[in-house]
Amino acid sequence: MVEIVRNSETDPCEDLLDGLRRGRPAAGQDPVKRSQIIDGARRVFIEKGFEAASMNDITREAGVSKGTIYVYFANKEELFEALIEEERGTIFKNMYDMLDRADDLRQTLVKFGKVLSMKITSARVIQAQRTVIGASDRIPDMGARFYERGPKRGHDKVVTFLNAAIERGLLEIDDVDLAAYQFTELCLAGLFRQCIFAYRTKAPTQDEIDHIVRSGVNMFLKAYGTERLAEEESHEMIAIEAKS
Amino acid sequence: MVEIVRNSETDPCEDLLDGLRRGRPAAGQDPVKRSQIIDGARRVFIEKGFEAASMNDITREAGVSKGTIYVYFANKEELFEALIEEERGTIFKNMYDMLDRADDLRQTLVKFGKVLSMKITSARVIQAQRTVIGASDRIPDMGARFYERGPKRGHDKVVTFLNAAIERGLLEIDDVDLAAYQFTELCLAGLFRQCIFAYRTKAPTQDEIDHIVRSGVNMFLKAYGTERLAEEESHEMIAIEAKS
Amino acid sequence: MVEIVRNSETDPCEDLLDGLRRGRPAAGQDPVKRSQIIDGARRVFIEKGFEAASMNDITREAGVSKGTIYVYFANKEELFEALIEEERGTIFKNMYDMLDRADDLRQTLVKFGKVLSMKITSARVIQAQRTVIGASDRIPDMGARFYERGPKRGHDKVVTFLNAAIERGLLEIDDVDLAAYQFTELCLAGLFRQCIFAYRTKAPTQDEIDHIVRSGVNMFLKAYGTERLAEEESHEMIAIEAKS
Amino acid sequence: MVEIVRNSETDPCEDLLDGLRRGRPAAGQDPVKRSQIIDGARRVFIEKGFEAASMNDITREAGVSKGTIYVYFANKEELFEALIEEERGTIFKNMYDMLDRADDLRQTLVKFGKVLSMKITSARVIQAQRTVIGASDRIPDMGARFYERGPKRGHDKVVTFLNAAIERGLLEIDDVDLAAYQFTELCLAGLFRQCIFAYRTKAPTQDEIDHIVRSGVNMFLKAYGTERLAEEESHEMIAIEAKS
DNA sequence: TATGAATGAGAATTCATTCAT
DNA sequence: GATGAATGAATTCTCATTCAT
Repeated sequence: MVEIVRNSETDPCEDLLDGLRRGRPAAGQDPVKRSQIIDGARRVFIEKGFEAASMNDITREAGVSKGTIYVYFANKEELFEALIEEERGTIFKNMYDMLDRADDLRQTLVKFGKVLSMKITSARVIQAQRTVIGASDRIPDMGARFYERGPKRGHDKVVTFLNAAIERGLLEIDDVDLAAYQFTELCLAGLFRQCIFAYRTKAPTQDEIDHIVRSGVNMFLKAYGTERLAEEESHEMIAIEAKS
Repeated sequence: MVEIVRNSETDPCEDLLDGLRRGRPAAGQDPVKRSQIIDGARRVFIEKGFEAASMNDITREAGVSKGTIYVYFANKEELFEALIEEERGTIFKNMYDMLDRADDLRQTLVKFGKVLSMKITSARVIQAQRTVIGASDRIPDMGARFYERGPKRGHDKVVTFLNAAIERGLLEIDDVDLAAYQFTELCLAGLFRQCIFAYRTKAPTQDEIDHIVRSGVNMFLKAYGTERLAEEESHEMIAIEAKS
Repeated sequence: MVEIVRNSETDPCEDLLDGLRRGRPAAGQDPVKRSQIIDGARRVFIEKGFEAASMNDITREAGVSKGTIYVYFANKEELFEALIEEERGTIFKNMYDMLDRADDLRQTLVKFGKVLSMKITSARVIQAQRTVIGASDRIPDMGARFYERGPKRGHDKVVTFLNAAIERGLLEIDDVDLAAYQFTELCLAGLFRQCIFAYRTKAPTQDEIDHIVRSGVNMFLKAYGTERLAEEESHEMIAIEAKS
Repeated sequence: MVEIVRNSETDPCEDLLDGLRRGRPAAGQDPVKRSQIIDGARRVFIEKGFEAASMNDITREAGVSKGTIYVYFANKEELFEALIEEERGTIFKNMYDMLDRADDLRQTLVKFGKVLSMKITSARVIQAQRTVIGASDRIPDMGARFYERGPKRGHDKVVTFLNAAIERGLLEIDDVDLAAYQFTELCLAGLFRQCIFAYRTKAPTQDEIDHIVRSGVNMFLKAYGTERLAEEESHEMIAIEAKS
């Protein structure tokens, strides 16, 4: 609005103004500020849920002004969606790495099952899932998008993994897709619904998870394991025994 | 309280007394009106979730005045809780009847599994569960109460059923509690989370459920079934073949 | 609506109906019920003030139905006015009797002053006055009417009394009207405002009132008493001394 | 706090810094807006009383939005209390200044009595007192607080003043506290209750007050004045006569 | 005539969003 | 570009009054 022509050499305000101007990203483009907002939003949304979280709370928590938030996110819903997107990324990041190594089948399943079960039932992730579920009435497709890009992708990786094991002759599975679901469910047996309904107020212990996953993997392999698997496992047993 | 036996044909006081007795139900006591309110509330809460549902919406949907709602329910939360309580009753009513009949084990498991899976994943029940989960931030213990009086009780019945089968020598189970969870999860394999996150927008088909439950029961029996079970099943097979 | 033809000789409902019908006053005419309503209203209005008192409270307290109240009183305000009218009657009833007896002047003033002071500062009367004052924004003229028919009438009686004393040569007063006010104020010195603003939460004690009234009467007689009064008083002193 | 002396003619940073320094006052900190709200509130509360005044009315009258009011005052009660506090300050400000000058006693009492009587019975102050009294049912201690910080403090100043006069040998008073109340009441004789009950709809005239106060002071001095006072007053009379 | 369930306008308060600074 | 004070629509809940029974 006001065009100020100044001689930058002599202007005593130079430094100050420069600092403000230099390298300032375009509106809504500064990734640091964006993170700052999302971090504040996370704390508030996760604690209070979508509706009960107020933009003022987020403002305070994020340490930015309300106006700024509205530069980065069109409204509360968009902010929430962005947060969930990020959260999803964090949750499922690395969760399936284990499946890439072609290790001993049983052990891989157990290890992966534990990671999966622990992540999905961790306080933070449960809270996030609850918030997504609660908000999906308001923001249609939000839950679907979350599932598709999170659990669904994971599921696909499990399918791939199982197919590889089938290829190796270790498993014999009629409906691989279903088997993948079965495996996941067995690893979470009793836990997911208890956590999501807040019947359990604390995440399951390591021991609980160990017990559940081990039992689930047994069941799974009893159902789908081949002769070959049995042999391999006995070899390994021997190997392990030999080691000890 | 007072049982009055009257010959309604001849009693000229009939109308007067009748008026006093039947009359209008006491404030907040008319079950018809109560139902009317709850029905309206159900439609609104289920559609919008707890927070987004406004008492005005419910007023409109229920066709009663705002004041009347507040005669029947102290506030929005109590109305919601009453609705959820009712819903829970409806959902889990009769769901476990199948387990009371000591029928052929595999068939019972299959039948029960189908009912369970169908109920839990029906559009209405999923919506209700979503609403409960979403409201738990606001109304602590609401989710826990729902789980405890619903799924938890059902789980206990499954445990009892499995114990009976163990008694009969049909199953051999190390951790019955876990096994009960496993069974339930297998019947819902892949379905529950897909539904609750609205990834699936429609309830699974009968065929899908059949396939999943059958596969789950197979897995379960492969893991926990005894020799004796196998024998019994083959007898039954023969019986069934004889029939056809 | 329904015309019921009955043979009153043989009708077993006769007594019951008769009891209901016999001597029933016209709508809104039964003085007993009216009292019952006003009594309930008094308790509620005095305790909560005009606005905070709800018709439901009054209904409960009075033990009559809401409809009935509206038969006797057109609305909340009218009920309140009727109550105040009655209350006023009770408060000022007999308060000025003392002034009718032509007794010893000083003693009469002291006795009357005590009664006046005690009544006006009693918890109930203060509460009533507060309620009237608070409601006068809502109901114009209500306070004026209360004052006119209560304190004002009392004031007139004091004026009459003082005039009689002047006649008897006991007082010499320039402005009798003002003197009457002065007397009243002196008897309440410091009390009225303290009570009405709830700075004092309890009514003054008998001793306090004695002290204040005695001091006020002294002041009053020093200002307006004649030689003749002094003589009469000394006579009386002698009489009293003789008695003892 | 920090006094910055700058030559605004030449400083190119002027606009920027100015904007930062003056800027907009912090939320709920702008005294102008606060006054605006209180002024609107005063009009509404005084006219309608606490309960009958709606926040919407105040919003309209003050010309600010509802939200803004709630930034400055937590709720209706706090707004009302702030208003009363301010009003109290205004009312009693300077009222007792007269007592600080050690002037001729009778004249000082008359002058002070007039100011007191005029203030307390002015339309605005009566309205304020009525509002406080009416609200005390809702906000306990509000009336007490008003009395304590207003009339009570004034009373204390009168006591101090009387004690000084006693010291000077001009008055002889048994119970100074009571005497102070008596003096105040005499100055308001007949007025306060008439005004507070709205029996009088207009404030008393100057002449009325003159008459009442003069009479009251006479009475007071007849009761408590010493020989010495009489002498001084006659001296003064002479002085005054000499002047004329 | 008496009843009290039902009504619905209106209360206080909150909070996502805007826009002047 | 950033700020945060101001906005006012929308929320939950109350209660004087009505009117079918």
